[in-house]
Amino acid sequence: MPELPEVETVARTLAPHVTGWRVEAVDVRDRRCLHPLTLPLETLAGLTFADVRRRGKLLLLEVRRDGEGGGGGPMVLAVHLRMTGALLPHGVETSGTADGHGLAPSPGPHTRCVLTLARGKERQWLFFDDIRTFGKMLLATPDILQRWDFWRELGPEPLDIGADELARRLRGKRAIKAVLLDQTIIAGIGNIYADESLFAAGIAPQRKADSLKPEEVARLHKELQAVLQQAIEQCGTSFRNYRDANGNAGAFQNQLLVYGQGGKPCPRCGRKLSKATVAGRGTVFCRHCQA
DNA sequence: AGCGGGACCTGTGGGC
DNA sequence: TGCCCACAGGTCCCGC
Repeated sequence: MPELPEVETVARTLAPHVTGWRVEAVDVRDRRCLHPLTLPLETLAGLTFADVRRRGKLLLLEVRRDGEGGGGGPMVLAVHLRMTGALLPHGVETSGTADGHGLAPSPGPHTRCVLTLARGKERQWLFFDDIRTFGKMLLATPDILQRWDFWRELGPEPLDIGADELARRLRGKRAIKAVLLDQTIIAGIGNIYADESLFAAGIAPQRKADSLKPEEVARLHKELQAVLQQAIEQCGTSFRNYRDANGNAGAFQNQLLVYGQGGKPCPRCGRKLSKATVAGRGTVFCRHCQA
């Protein structure tokens, strides 16, 4: 379930694998992985990856034309991993086989798209694997991005905003957890880091956002940034099948205080952690420590 | 306006 | 042991 720290980790680990590599072939094996607004992925052929960035939970693979300009502005391959998506580089061939192209690795049952990448005589393959098929790829110009509601309305990065701006944005009658999960309020928070930051801040997830006192919002701001920062340092949370671009699991699951811990003792007071549905999501919290 | 619920998916795990 | 069903959750969409 890649959220901000996991997507950040993927961006950091994927960038050195693909930057400077040209797309030689595109094989969309399951069209369900394509976003409705996408340009044909085949458009990527002949283009070169320039960088990999992250915005919220979105992975942004920036693409440039080889050689001189000649029209066409920049493009980006935006990838939303949703629940189970993964971008995995495979099999760099440096020495080359008889045909000098190397052998493409076999796609798995959940491989939705394969990009063949070339750099000089080297070849590698970038797999988009996704068990649940919720993930989406969108090849877009800046114009297309602006036509995408999700992109246009995406809130600010939680690590970039100050306590005052967060306070301004956390308004409304909704439960604070629903507000944290709303990508138009702030970008990148999912179920794990919503529960963890609310526990760390001592705020009950079902509290109305409007009911938070200024000092509570300040605490939430501090703890949200701390939790995200720690999770990034631990390369994210691998609760089920999340892996970074090197195939490595994260380590933050060992530091989760409440997520997935329903029924176990609260790490602060020892009472049993409660489970409930808030904002339509499984939610774990401590009735005693979170007011 | 905001919430609940369903849809999209498939692997996992708990209960019987 | 084996089967069935609930559950996991990010986002969109519909209805109340």
